[in-house]
Amino acid sequence: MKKALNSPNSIEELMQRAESMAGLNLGLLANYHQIEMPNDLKRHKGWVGQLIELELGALAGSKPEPDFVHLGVELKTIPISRSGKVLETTYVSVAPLTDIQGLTWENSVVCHKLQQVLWIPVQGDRDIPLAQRQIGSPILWQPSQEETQLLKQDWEEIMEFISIGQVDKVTARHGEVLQLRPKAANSQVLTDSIGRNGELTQTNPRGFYLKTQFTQKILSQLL
DNA sequence: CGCTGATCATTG
DNA sequence: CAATGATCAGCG
Repeated sequence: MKKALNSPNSIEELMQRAESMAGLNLGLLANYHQIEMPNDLKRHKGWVGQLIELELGALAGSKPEPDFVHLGVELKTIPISRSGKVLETTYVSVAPLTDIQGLTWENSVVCHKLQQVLWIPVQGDRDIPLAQRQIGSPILWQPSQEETQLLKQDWEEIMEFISIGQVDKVTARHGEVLQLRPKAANSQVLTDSIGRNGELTQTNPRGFYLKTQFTQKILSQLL
């Protein structure tokens, strides 16, 4: 699955496409794009996101940059329960574990990716068959000053640990709105990191995630 | 392997 | 029953 339609040329066009998806279910969309639909997401965790990308014309790629570079918009599908609760944390980006001297919040990938996010809520209750899960109304979000401050604070605190070789001391409990968690095929995967004495060592790759309560507030405020 | 898209599944 | 740590698939 990839090969996007033509990419939208403006935020207005992007939003128009996103709004026209609201109310549709995943079965219809998959059928329209002639995409095979798995029975569940156990072995297809990114399937919903990929389908939405296809529909909206996001440029599929594994680059650390926004989905719609030309528009400065990052696309995120977010699983929501029947009662409107956010069901999962939101992955933002991989955390840099080496060569981070001089790296500031303003220059970070996290900051850049979160400048403008298009949230697409999708029903995520596991008892709803994938085909019947409905897509919700899109929400275009830009962090407020307060939100930015919270994110920056967490990011700086976490990055401080990483820079002094204490990444292994950081758990998902650190941070109010942004957390650091493993991000790899499995816990055996290793990547370079800074050691206790500044030397190069190896550790399981980590990623930055938005905590559910933070995302919940974003969606609630604007719904 | 690193990064994208994320959700799973066990634990507290 | 929410949250943490672990995991799955595809691509360059």
